[in-house]
Formats: sequence, structure tokens, C-alpha cells
Amino acid sequence: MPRTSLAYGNEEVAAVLEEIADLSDLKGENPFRAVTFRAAARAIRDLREPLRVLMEQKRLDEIPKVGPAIAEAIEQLLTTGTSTRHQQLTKEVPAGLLTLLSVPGVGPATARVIYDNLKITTIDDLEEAAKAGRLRSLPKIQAKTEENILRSIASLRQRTGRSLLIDARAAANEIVAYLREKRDPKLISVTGSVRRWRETIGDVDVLVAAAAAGPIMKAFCEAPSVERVLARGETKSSILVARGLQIDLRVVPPASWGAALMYFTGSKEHNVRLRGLALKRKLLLNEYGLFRVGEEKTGNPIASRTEEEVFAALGMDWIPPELREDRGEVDAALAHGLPRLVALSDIRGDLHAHTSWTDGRDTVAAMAERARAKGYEYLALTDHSVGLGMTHGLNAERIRERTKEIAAVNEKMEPFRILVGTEVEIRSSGKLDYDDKTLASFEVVTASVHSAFSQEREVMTKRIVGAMGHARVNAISHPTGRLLERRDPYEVDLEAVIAAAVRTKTRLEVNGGPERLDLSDVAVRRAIDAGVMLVCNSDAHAVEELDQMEYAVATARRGWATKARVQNTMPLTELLRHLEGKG
DNA sequence: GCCGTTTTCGGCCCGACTGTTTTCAGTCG
Repeated sequence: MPRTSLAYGNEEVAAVLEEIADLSDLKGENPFRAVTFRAAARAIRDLREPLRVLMEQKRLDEIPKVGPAIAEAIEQLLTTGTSTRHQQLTKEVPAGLLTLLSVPGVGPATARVIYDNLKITTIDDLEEAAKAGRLRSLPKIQAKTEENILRSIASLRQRTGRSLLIDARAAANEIVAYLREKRDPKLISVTGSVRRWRETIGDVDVLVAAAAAGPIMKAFCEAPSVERVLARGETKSSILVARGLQIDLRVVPPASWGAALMYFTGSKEHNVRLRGLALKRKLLLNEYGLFRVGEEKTGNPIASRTEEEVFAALGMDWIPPELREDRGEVDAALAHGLPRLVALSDIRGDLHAHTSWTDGRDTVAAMAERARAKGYEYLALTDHSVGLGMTHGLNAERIRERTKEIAAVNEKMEPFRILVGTEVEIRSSGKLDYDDKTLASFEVVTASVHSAFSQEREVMTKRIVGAMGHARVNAISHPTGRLLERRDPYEVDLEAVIAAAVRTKTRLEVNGGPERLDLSDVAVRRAIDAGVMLVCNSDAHAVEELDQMEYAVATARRGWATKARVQNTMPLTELLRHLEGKG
């Protein structure tokens, strides 16, 4: 009997399928086979159920791009922890070729040439060979390619994964401001994953519409923040700025603005969907417009000037950028059934923020004033509980003092309202850090895990679900504990947490801290489908961090959340009723 | 390998830039 391999979840299976795709490319198999494996891997990452459940219910074939062959690989991975196809390929494709693929600019063909001739299998050896000038003797490789490989290795070493959205936005806004000042183009926009508000960013894309591209390109490639120009063409250039972040600029004619904006905003998969859809109608969609097939050379598109126009010509509603990931939005837009997503302007207050009473920087009054200036009706100050010593967590006496201060500030700020809150630690034992009587003295209680991250999955799940059962716990903050690019989520059965949220009417937080964005967009979607009520919070530790709310709302939007499903879109009176007895 | 107003086999999105090339393959997004 095959032993069940518990180590294999959706993510692990998707990773193996992607490796099969790479190996298949390296072996020189039909490239469309690799395309399909990658598409299946992505579909699995987007799944809102565990593969194991689908397998048990014989429903693996319901997953897009999963046919008999890939379903078999999945079953093998889930039951034995290995797949015969993967094993076969690793036997046939020399170890190390995969490593070479990770160097930007080196694809399957180049990797093959390098390996076949020099038997190189590590980045270190590749660097050494390039430095020694041994690559330039290979077919199709000359000095220029050798230099590029060296530079790619250097930036590979400099980089640590993807950029946080907040850092990428800062870089994007800086270059846009610079181009506006230098050339003042009529139409300029950040596109790509930054416009979609993805949680981490590979590179930044900027689009400009201008009759003449030359002057814009020149200004871009000579920007003060440029560390290296990667490519410089007539309509497209790429630069490298600080910390190895790449910025691409594309210039199109003004008449193509809408089509280009769509083309450079959608994820690859979303764009493939749209172009395939166009083809079925004998139409061609590219960055210049939507054309009748054969007429794309005439320069007479059916639609191109605005996104709305192009979507309409495809028979669809306009799709918010946050949804353009090919996760069902195309069909929903065709059926005119897209949800009306929650918007930042719907938010009436923030229910998770810290003050100088614990580890925040600013005072009760300063935080409240800033929240009121943002147009909020309320702000919950949820300082840490006593057990979190390093944050100077509040004991009973300091709770009373802080409550008094809040009452005084509230009196001055009416009708704006500060809510007396706490972010109570869920101890490793599962016990809350305050007794019931103390908890009852707060108007808002959000509970979270800040310790013993490495507990077993069952223990951690019981710990969190147990806290949700407490009558005074309104919400769970940053439910998975992840720190983007730094710390994985702790092991927790998110399905069980989601089910408990529905059962106990506990809200799950979408945390706007740029390094958290926890719940993730995919987890939000699962929670929304299950019927969970969310709360979008900034987790601010200083007045300006109240602006992090926009990241929480963007993440909720990416998970298809509507206004009705976000608790802090409620007016104060309704919210207070909702908080009491969990609504 | 998958899929179907192109329906069980033949096609699979599209274009820009680079480098090594005299017309194109490789890579990327």
C-alpha cells in the first residue's frame, strides 16, 4: 500500500509540475507540453480546495488544464510523494541545467549549449567560465552574451526575491514623477502587477502614450536613478535601479492608449484568455488595438482608445485591474456579473492600530486626529496585551489609564469616536492573555499569534479556532502570520479557521501592513466563497501608517470582496451593534 | 499535454529587443 504523503499540499504539487515543465523544455520536448504543465500548476495555486479532497472525490479533472496525464502525476505526488514522469525527466536531463535556467537571459537553448560543451551545472562555475572568457567560444555565444550573463549573475546575487508592493510603488511613482517633470507626456500610467496591486512585484511597468517616443526614451534611460540600462529600443526600454529593481517603459501612439493599458496591465494568463476570446470572434487583440483578423496592418482598429471601449467591443464589462488574473473575471465580465468590489472610499474606520502606550510611535490624540482627517468615523486603538513584554503590553493599571485618556480625547473629538480596543495575544497554550473580565472591558478585541510559530499544524489550528470561540473575540488579526519574502505562514488549517469564522461569527482580518497582506488575496477569495465577514485594517504603528488601509482594501478587492462583506464599511452605530455579542 | 462555435486531431497569444545574424532564433513579459 502506498503511504500517504502528508508533505504534499497544493503548493508542493504545483512546484513539481513547474519543474516538470522546465525539464521538458530542457529536454526539447514539444514546448506546448511545458506550457500546459505550467498552466496546470497555476490553476492548482488558485484552487480554493485542497487537491487531496479533489483527488478523493475523483474530481481532479475539473481543474483547468488537468487531463489524464497531469491528474496521474498529481495522484502519484499526493500518495507517494514522487511522480514517475518527474523521476524519468530528472534521469534524462542532467542535474544542473535547471540551475542555469535561473540566470536571466539564459533559456533552455543557451543552457543546453553551455552544458553540452563545458559541463557546467552551477552558477559559480558559470560565473568562473564567463570571467575566464570560455563561453564566447561556444556556438551562438560571443563576448556580448558572456558579459550579459556575468551581469545577470551579479544582479541575481544582489537581489533577494521579489519586491514588496509598497517599495515597487515608490519606485514607480518616482519615475513617473520624473518623466512628467522632464517631458510632460499627456498620458502616463503605471501598469503591470503594480496596477493590479499584487502583493509582491517582479518588475515595474510604465506606459506612456506619445506621438514621438524618442525624447521620452532618452529621458527614461538617463534618469538619475538608473544603475544600468538593460535594453533600449524605439518603443521599449528597460532599466535597473536601486536594489536590482527593473523598470520597463513602453511608448505607444495615443490612439492605442486603451489597448496598450489593457495589454500591459493584465497578467499573462488574463491576456492569453482575452486574445483567445478575440480570436474565436475572428478578431486580433494586441497592444495597438482590437482588429478584424487581416486588418491589423491597416491601422484601423475596431477599438483601441480606452479600456472601456476595447472591453465593450469584446462584449464584456470593464474589469477592475485587481481582478485581471484569469481567476474567473473574464467569464463574469462576459456575463455582466462582476461583483461591485469594496472600495477605499467605503471604509468608515480602522479597527487595528497601535499607540505609544505600547509599540506605536504616536499618541492617542495624534492617531485619532489623523484618522478623522482621513474621513473616518471611528478608530479602534488596539494596543498589545500584557504578555507581549517587548511591546510594553498593557497591564490592568495601564489599561485603566489609557481608557481614561481615550475618554478625554473622545470628548473633544465628538462625533468622531475612538474605540477602546486590544490586540490580545493567543498564548501558545491557546489561552488568551487577558481574563474574561478584562476582555469584557474592551469595545473591540482582535486576537492574534505572535509566538510559538513552529507549533504542529493541529495544535496551531486548535489554538486559533479556540480563540475564535471566545464570546469577546471579534476578529483574528493577520491570521497566517506570514511576512512576505521573510517568513512563511505558520502551519495552520485555513479551511478550519474559515469554517470557524462562519460558525462563530468571528471576522478575519485583511492586514494592510505591506510586509503582511495577511490574509492573502487567494485566502480572501476562499473566505469570501465560504461566507466569512472580513475586516480591513491598517495595523498602523504611526499616523502615516493609517494609509496602509489602501493595501488591505486592494487585497480584499483582489479576493473579490464586496462592501457588504467588510465589517468596517458600517457606520458607527451599526458597527457597535455588530461588535456586541459578535453581531 | 490539453481542448473543442477550429469538436477527437490540429492547433495552441503576440510582439519587442538582443545578439549573432545577412533573415532569424532565443528570451522575455
